[in-house]
Amino acid sequence: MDGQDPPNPPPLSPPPLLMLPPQNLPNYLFTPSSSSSFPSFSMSHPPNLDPQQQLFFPENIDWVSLFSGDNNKVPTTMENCGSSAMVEKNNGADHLHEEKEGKRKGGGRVKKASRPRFAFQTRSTDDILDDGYRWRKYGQKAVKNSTYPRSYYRCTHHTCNVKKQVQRLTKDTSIVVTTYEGIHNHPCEKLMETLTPLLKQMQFLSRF
DNA sequence: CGGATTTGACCAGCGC
DNA sequence: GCGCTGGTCAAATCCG
Repeated sequence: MDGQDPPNPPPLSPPPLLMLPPQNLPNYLFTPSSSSSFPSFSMSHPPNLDPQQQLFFPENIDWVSLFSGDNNKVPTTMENCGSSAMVEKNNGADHLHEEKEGKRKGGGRVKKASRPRFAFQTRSTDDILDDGYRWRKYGQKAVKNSTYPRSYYRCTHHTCNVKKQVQRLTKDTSIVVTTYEGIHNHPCEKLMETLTPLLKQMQFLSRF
């Protein structure tokens, strides 16, 4: 999705949403892209990634357009695998607020609050994409016209309301579709495990 | 024993 | 209004 200039000049300071992709998918490398006229991230596979977990994602994806544009769906094309990733976008204005929806016994479909939501496909024998966060499964449902059930997960962090859905494609059983809904309001545990010793070392060295 | 998963029930949105 | 479908709850069960 790069190379599409927005009609209006970009804001001077990038919105905090720009940090969303690295927080949501810490196991993948995000690098700032200067090819666009506004801030965006490129995504690539880290060398230590399980080769079974090949990510179906554009080489360059414009996260700003995904989460702040006017279109509800931003189709993106894969260059290498000939497939496509459909990224769904909602307005993320209230993503840090708890949803004060009425809790009823047995749940039920609730009028959707506008939350950031995006989906992508991975080719994996494993249904669960290790994104660095901890998830608790709260439901599984058979979906119409799909051989495989859809699983529902919630982030286990007590203040976090992020959810994700995982479903294997009927047409290509090697592909798993993961849909994230919401934005984590806490750091990634695995990311912090990695960064904490580095930060301590930097603090130690900075004293000299 | 506590946390995670499973699974049937419940409920609301949507199309007809 | 009714039935279908998807999303969630929560009790039961599993597991480390």
